[in-house]
Amino acid sequence: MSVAAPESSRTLADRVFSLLQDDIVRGEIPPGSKVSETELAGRYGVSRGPLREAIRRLESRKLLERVVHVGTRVASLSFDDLIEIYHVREALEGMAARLAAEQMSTQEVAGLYDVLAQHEQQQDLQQDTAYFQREGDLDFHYRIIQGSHNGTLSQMLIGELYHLVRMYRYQFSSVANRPQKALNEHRRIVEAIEARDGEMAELLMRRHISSARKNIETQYAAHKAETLKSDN
Amino acid sequence: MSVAAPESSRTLADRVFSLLQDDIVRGEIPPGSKVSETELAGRYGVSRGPLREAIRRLESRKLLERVVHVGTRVASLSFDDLIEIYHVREALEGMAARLAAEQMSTQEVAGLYDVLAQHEQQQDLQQDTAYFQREGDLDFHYRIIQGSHNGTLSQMLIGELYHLVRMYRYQFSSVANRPQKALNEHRRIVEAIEARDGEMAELLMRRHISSARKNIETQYAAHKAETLKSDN
DNA sequence: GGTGAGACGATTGTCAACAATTGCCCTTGA
DNA sequence: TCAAGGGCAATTGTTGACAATCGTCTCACC
Repeated sequence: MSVAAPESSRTLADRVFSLLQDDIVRGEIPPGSKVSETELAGRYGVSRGPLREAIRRLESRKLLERVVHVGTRVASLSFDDLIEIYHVREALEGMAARLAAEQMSTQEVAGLYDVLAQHEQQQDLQQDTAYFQREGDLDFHYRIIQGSHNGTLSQMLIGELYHLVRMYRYQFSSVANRPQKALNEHRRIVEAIEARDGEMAELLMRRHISSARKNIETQYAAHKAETLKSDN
Repeated sequence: MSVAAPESSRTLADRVFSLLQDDIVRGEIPPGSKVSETELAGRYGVSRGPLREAIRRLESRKLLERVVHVGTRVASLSFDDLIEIYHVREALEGMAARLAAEQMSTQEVAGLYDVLAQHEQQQDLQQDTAYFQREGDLDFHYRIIQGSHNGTLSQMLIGELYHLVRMYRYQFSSVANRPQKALNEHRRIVEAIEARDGEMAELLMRRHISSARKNIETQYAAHKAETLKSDN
């Protein structure tokens, strides 16, 4: 899924930006924890200059929160934040699915079917379920977004929201407990796109993301109840 | 519309960020022009450190484009870019209007009517039409977006897209040539919000933005035809 | 014993010098 | 005359040192 640029032809600040973003998203640096510029500079073997530039960029991606003269800390997504993000995704990815149905090339549609086939195999094999389901799901959405051929839309979803979603997934190590259902929904979305039925694709995509959101809400409610019980 | 933080309690890089963003949006620094770090540093009276941080942040807002070891230049919005943005706005602000109808407080709705009244007066007086219509229109949309009470949504629209829209408006000095129609559309949107009719508010907002987009497309086509004629 | 003021340490913000890469211009050769 | 190659200037990338601000700890005073 990652389309990494050649390691050499980038600047130090760019590389630190990628590394740091990855460490944050993967929970290597825990959410809410304070990060010291000097410490990070040492960690990545650069001086504070490039590191600060990386921080500023991650700050505008909402992965870091900064307080002047106090310090920077890793963003800690609240449950409400995540629900907000899913609502926005519903609107934006619904639009993306509609555009994809109208704009995708035949090759791109074929690519969607390839992804689908891959996921079906994994489903059968049941191996590394958690990880591949997570990244595989993102890959599916990623392709449809790209298929919208709307750069602004792609930028917002892929460049901004997805890192936050991935971070949350690692943070709560939330395994999608409805893989078979999700796969079926994916299949129907692809069929609508292939039929060039934009309205249907949008509707199905909105429902798909809405279901995912409700699943999270249910899991959260259950988790919260569990925590309360063990506290008493 | 701007909610400026106190000038003192911010860092140099923050101030340069605001100043530079304003200069870019207002066309003070022409789109497409190359900007030199040294020159800008002199212009704002800071060293290159804070300036570079400001540049990185404006870069992730798509207001600046950077090529490694070559330089940074002001983003130059193409017509297609703008249309893309309007399509995204249609989806996002439609959602914002729906949420606003569901979530806005009575005071906030009253505030909307105040804005409406102001615009009606300006309409009568016909003074400073161009400027106030531009910023006034943004103010109207701004309030509805805030009324959605969805921070992620507000961030995307106000924090990112609106600067690009404003930049385009200055760049093409495009005066909305349908002020009376737009005002009527605004009024009906507010009425739907007051009636707590989310679906209607979303529909009207989508139409409103869609109309604005079509207006731009028409203007552009006319302008293009004119240019072609004078070229021959 | 508790509260407030002041000093200390640590961290961030800023700066100016140094290194590296790019694009341009001039020279050289066919 | 034109094209190719190398050197030079200008600009960006990087670094380490210096300045400013904040939080905390301690000590004195109530």
